[in-house]
Amino acid sequence: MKLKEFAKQLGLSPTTVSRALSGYPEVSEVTRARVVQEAVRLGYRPNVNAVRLKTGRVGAIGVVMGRASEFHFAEFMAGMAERLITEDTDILVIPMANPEYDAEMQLYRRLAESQRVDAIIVHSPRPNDQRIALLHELGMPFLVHGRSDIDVPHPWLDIDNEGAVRRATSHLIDLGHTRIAMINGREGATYALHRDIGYRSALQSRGIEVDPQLIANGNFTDELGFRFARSFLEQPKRPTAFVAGSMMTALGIYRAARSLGLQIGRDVSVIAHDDVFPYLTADNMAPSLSATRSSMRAAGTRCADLVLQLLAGRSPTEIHELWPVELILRESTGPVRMPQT
Amino acid sequence: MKLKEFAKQLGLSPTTVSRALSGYPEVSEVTRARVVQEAVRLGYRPNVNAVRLKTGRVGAIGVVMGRASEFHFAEFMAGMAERLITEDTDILVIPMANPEYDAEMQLYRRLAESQRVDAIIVHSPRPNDQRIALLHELGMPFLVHGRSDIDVPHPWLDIDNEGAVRRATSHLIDLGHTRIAMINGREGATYALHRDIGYRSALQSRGIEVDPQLIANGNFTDELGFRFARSFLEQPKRPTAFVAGSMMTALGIYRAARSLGLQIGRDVSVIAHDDVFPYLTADNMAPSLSATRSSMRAAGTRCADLVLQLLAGRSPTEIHELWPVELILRESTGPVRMPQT
DNA sequence: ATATTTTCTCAAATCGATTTCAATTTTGGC
DNA sequence: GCCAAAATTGAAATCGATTTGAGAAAATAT
Repeated sequence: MKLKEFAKQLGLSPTTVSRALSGYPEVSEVTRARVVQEAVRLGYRPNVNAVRLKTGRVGAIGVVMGRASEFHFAEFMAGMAERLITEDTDILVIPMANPEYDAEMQLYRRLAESQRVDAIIVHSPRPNDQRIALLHELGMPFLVHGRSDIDVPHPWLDIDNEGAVRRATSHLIDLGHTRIAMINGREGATYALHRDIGYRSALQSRGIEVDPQLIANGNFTDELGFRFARSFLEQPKRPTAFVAGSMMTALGIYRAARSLGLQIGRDVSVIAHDDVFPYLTADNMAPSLSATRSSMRAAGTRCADLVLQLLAGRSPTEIHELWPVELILRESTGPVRMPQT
Repeated sequence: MKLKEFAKQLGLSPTTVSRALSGYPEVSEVTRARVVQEAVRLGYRPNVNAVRLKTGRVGAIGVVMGRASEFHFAEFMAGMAERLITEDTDILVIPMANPEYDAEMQLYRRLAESQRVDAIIVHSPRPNDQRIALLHELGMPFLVHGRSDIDVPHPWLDIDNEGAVRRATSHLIDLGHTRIAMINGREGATYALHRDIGYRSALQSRGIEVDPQLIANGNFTDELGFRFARSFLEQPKRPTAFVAGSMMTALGIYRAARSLGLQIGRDVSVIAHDDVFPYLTADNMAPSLSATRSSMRAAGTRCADLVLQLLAGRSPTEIHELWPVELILRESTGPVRMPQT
C-alpha cells in the first residue's frame, strides 16, 4: 500500500495524508483523525527508505562491537533497546574484525561516511582516542560511553571509576588491609586508568606503598581472575584483599582462594565491580560479594536517550554525565587476619 | 558528493558511473577502472537510502532482542559478526519491549513490512510458532535458530538438544544415579521441550520412573539454579545428580550443594549445557564441569552464512542443519554414593 | 565501401515518500 | 451580505540513486 494509493482511497491528496500522519498543524483534527484511523485499518505505513531518503535521517544508531566483554556489550544494548523501543530508531551493530588501531580508525571512518547511521556510540575510549577526533572532524554525531582526555570536545557519559575504586580500596584499608591486590581491566582504556588512579591514590593517601607485584591487567574473564589471584596468593607475602574489575574476575578469585584453602571474607577479602547482570548477582555469590555497583543497562538506556537529544539538536558540548557508583558491603569483606607466613 | 556531480566531473553520465560501480558488464574495463579509482579519490559513495529505496535491498539482517538470556544473544551476534564482516551486510537489533504474544507478532509484522531488513533470524522458536507462519506468509526471508514443528516449511539450524540431554542423562544412569534432577529452560520453547524429551526417554529406556518433583523450568540464571537445586536437595529423597540447561544454572547448583555441605562430583553429580563463553569456561570451574557442549558463536557464524545463501537464492526448504552436541566429562560427575537418609 | 554486430553511453522514468508554494474553502468582523 | 483573514487542501518539485530502452561509436563481416 503506497501513499498515493492510500490517499486516493481516502479521497485526499498525498500531501494532506502525509501531513496528517506526521502531525503537521495545517490539517484539521477531523481529517487527521480519519486519516490515522484509516491508516490503521488499511494497514498503510510509510516506506522507511523513502522517508529516510527524503528527510536525510537514517533512523539508526551505530555501535561497534569489539571482541572483548560481550557480556557488558549485551547488557548495554539491552538498555539502549529499552529506550529506543518507543522511537523509530534501530541499533546497528558493526562488527570489528581487526582490533588493530589503523583498521579500527578505518572502520569508524567508513561507518561515519556511509550514512548508514545517524549517530555513533564510542565504547571503551582511550585517554587520547583518535576515534573521537575523527568523528568530530567528520561532523558525525557521537556519544562516548566513558571518557577521554583528548582535547576535542565530546559528549560523554561515564561512571566514577576513580572514586569507586578509591572508596573500595579505602574501605579495605579501614579494615586493616595493607597488601591489597588490584586486578584491573586491559591497559589502554581510560576506565582502567581511572581505576588505577583511584587505587593508587587511596593507598598513597594512607601512606601505603604501591607494590607493582600486586597489580594485574587483563580481560574480564573467570580464567584470568583465577590465574592472577592464584599467582598473587602464592607469593610469600600474599595479599589479604583484592579489588577486581568484574564479576567474572571475582568468580576466578573465589576459585583461586578456595583452591588454596583460603576462606573468602575471612582469609581474603574481595571487592569487585558489579555491572549488574540479571543472570549473575553479587548478592547470590557464596559468600555474597561486596561490590562497587553501577548498572550497565541503565547506562545503555541513558546513552540512547542522550543520543536522541543530540540528534534533536542539543549541543554536544554540554553533555557530560558522571555517574556515582555505589559501594555495597556484603560478606566477602572483613577485617584483616594476618596470614601465618 | 552526489552521483550527478561526480559523473559530471568524470565527463560521464550517471548511468555509466552507476553501472561501473555496481559491476555491470556493459561498461568497458578501462572506464570502470577509472571510475572506481576516481570514486575513491574524490570520496564518492552512493547514498545508502537512495539505493535502498530504488533497489529494495537493505543490506541488513534483523534479529529481535528479547529480554532473557542476553549472554547467549551476545555470543550469537558475535558469531554472526564474524561472518558478516567481509560482506556489506549489517546486523540490525530490534528491541522487543513487550514479551506478550500479540505484541510480539505485531513487532515481527512491522519489521517484515518495514523493509528495514533483508532477512530475519528467529530465536527460541516454540513448537507451534506463529512468527514462522507469519514470515512465511509475508514472503520475508528468514532463518530459524532452533526448530518448530509448525507445518510451514522453514529453514533452520538447531543443535541436537534431545540427543545431548539423553546422552547426559544416560551417562549419569550408567554411573548408578537414579534420582536425577533436571533444571531446564523456560517452558514453551522447542529446545526446552526437546531437552525434556531427551531426559524422559533416557530414564524410561532404563526403567526409571520420572519424578515430576525433580523437574524445574526457568530462566538461565545463577539465582534460579541455586533456588531449584537447594529445594531439590532439601527433599527427603534428594537427587544425586543434576542435568542443567546452562553454565549459569550450574554455578547456582554448585553454590547450593556447597551451602549444604555436599561435594560436587562426589555427593552430587552435575552435567550442564555449555554454550562456550570466552569469559566463563566449564574447564575452569571448581571442580571442573562435565558438560554437553555446542558453540553459540559458531551457530551465529553459520546462521549468518545460511542467511546470505538464502538471500543469494538458495531454496529455504532445503536448509535444515542439526548439529551434534559433544558430551565432555570432567570432575563434576562421579559414581553415585547413596545419601545417608 | 557498406552492412551487421558488438560495445559503450545516455536521457528519462522510477522507487515512495516530504514539502514548497499556490489555490481554494471557511470563518469572522462589520 | 461582503471582504479580509485564517484554515485547509493539492499540484508539482525534490531527495539520490538504478535501470529501461534506445542511440552513437567502434569493430567485424561481406
